[in-house]
Amino acid sequence: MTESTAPTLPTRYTPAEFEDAIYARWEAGDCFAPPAEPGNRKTFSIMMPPPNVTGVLHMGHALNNTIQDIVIRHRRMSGYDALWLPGTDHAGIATQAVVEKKLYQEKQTTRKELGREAFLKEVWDWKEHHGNTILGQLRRLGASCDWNRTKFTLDADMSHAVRVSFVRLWEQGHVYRGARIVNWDCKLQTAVSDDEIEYETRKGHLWHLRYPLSDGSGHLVVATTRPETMLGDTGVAVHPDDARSKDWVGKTLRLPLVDREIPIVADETVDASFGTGAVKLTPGHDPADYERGARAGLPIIIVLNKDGSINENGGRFAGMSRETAREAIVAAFDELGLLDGIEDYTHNVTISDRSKTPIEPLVSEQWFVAMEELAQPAIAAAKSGRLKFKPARWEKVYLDWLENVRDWCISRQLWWGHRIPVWYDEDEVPVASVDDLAIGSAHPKTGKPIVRQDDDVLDTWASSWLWPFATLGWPEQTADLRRFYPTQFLSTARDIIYLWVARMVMAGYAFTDEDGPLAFDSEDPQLCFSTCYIHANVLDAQGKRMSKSAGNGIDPVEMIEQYGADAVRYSLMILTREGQDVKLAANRFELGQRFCNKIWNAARFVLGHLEGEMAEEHGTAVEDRWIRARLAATATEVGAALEAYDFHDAATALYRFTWDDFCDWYLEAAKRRLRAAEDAPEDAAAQAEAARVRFTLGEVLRDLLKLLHPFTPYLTEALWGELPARLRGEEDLLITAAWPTSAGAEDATAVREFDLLRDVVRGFRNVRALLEIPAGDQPAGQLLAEGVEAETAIAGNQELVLWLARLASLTVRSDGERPGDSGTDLTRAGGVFLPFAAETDSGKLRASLEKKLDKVEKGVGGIEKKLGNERFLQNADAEVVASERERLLELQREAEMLRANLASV
RNA sequence: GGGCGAUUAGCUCAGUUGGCUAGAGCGCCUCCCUUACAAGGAGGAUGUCGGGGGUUCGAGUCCCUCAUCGCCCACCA
Repeated sequence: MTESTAPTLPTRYTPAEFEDAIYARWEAGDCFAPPAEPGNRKTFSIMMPPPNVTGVLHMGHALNNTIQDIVIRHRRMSGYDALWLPGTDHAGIATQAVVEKKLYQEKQTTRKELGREAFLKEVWDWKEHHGNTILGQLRRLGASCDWNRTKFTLDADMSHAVRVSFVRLWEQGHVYRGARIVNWDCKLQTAVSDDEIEYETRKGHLWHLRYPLSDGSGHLVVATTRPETMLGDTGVAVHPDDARSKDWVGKTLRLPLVDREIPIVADETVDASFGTGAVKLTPGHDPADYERGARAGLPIIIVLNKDGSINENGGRFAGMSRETAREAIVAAFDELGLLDGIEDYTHNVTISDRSKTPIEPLVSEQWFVAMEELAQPAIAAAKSGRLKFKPARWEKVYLDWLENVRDWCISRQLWWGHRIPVWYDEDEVPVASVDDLAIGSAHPKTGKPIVRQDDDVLDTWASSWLWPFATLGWPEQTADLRRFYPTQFLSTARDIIYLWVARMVMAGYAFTDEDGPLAFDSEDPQLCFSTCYIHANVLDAQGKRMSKSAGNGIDPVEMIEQYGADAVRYSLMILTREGQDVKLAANRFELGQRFCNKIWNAARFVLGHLEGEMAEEHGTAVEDRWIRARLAATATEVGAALEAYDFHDAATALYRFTWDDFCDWYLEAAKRRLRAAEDAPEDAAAQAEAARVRFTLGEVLRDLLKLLHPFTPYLTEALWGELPARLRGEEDLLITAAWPTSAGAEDATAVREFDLLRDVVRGFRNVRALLEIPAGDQPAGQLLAEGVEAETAIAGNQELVLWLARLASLTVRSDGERPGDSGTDLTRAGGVFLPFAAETDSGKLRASLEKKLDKVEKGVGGIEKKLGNERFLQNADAEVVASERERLLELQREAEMLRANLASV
């Protein structure tokens, strides 16, 4: 029989040729869904963090979804009813902005011109046509989520859940409406929450303004970075301990330009050493002043319109933009001689996350959720260990936010989103309702006719926080909810720990942990998810965040096209260790590509040999026993790492086994007996041995494909399809095959023995390279074996060592005689020798030996010093001392041998 | 102002509870297109583990401190 490889497989790993077809097979086989009928099996569920419906896949998504896919594939193979539920988020502001922009560009119209209903139709239209780009991209990545259960946060059932949750909070008194100072986005013309703003350090000015005392006895100077807000000033504050406060507090000032009488008050929060020590108070437009004004009982005057321009309270400045007004007001103060000075000042400007324009704090009527009480169970969940973070340090971040949580402004002045389920009667008395209240119907409490529904919509996160259970049918008591909730694993980005993670846990306890229709096991009060995995940030090669505007992003889809989805997935996993940020350049995916190619070709080799006769028993040679032991150890290691969510460790173990053990040593070793059988077709013993080798090759490959599958699903599934049916058994598709259980294959003896052989082979290769023995030459190698184990190991496997070292002959001796005129190296099994040829230059060999000797002597010195130290002998563990003594003897022996070797070269 | 992370080979990173001569991939040097794979094989070189101090018989690992880089929170007008 001639060697041949499976004819269908190309020499190179060419993912584009099979990935789409493999994915289609999985979908056709309905492989992603858990069994329809719940059995007795354990469940494992993951809710995919829903990407924005406007989103396109970026590296963060690729990383996060690879993680989830690996976990779910591993659990699916391990016998769980595994559910990974996908979906998208309606992303109120982002989506509305996209469509508004499009409307303006294509039809030169605005949402206001269209009206609410027509505009929403446009958004839904856009969503249907462009909204699911990212889900398609996740398929390319290989995501094995249950697409039949795909959810959208504005689906009818999700909307119902949102209403029920709102009404419940309303009834419990956790939701309230009130005039509070909020972060106002003048561009988008909506309030945004504290978690949707950021600060940007900008160079600006600190203007010093003089406010004359009403009694004409002079003036007081205040400093401000926003002079235009003076139009809304209703007081000035100084610190009560400030020496000047005695003279000032109680007096009034004449506010210039608007000619208003405002009091001077004392407030503890004023920093007497900053600026002039006096701070103007604008309770309508500054969060700190809002608090101070409330303490002093000052009125609130709002001077800005929703678009940021000055309103009618601004007198002659009314109608100006905030920028224009600022200049005009400074000029006016200057004209009046009331401008005390201008200094350059670098300060933080509050910016809206969404529009990237400066936030104007302003007082307005909004809906809020009172958070403190709701936060308590979420705090307890983490503190009690029911909710674990990985890496654990993120728990602190989570707790810090919850323990200092502020009320959540949940109303948004948008149209795209869940409209607030509150109706008003003619006296503006509100009522929340799960079902629509018809205009004209009676208000349930007052009996007066309902006149309108609240115009605002809810913050997007007010639907996202229900995600783990609303996606399963909550508030209905569905079979899915009972079966798959709470979930086990959540993987997400660190920047939404507050926005999303903490709120989900709060919602979990607020809505699903009660004496409702759901019967939870009281001994298992863990809700939402038991592990929150915070994945790494993917940075560019310079360590900067990837961003659209900077143009430094790497497109995962392009990478998938170039390197293959498996290569992208595997690279991401081995590159990131436990949430440690990763600096990524496109060529880093070569690592995964090489690995995939290696798997591909190793499989081609094995498959090519499986065509011969296969025994039903394993080979019994040391390498057969060794590789099976290594496979068992690897399976254990990979399984444990995956259960601990240590993806990098699992990927590394797979790399080591696949490349170093299986390819570099086992396959090379196996060739010896396969070739022997080819060379002697009539030799029954050789044929039988080859048949056993094939069996081992096949079984090891089969299990290796299983272990690799979560990481490189396409490639392994494609190769699985090439395996002979007898190896696959009933398992037609790898995705639903059983995770290998390889207990019992451990074999410490084989591992020890093969390690000795491997060391001897390396010794020969080393000497050979140092002596620069030409490739064709096959000198007679000799080994001076040391120790019984080495002698038997080598004696029984001379042929194998020869094969691997590509030598002509090898003799094992133990009589202590050194062969003369030989190049030598020291191995753990003893000394290896290769005879000098006539023109041998032993210079390199000598240098190498000297270096080794130097290193060993250093080691000897170190240990001698240690063992000479009485305190070491007293304090160190007996085991450590014993092993040091052993080590010393070993090193001394090595040194001796090396010296002898040196003397003879 | 508070918190967190990072600093180990030329580059990117591992290094579990303190304990063999600190590892990997890429790059580099030598040899090899050996019939699975040149996206490969064999061999090799490369480290004052950011600085300083401390604890310890013993520190890359624990403590203190400093430096540099990055992130998060708070936000004084």
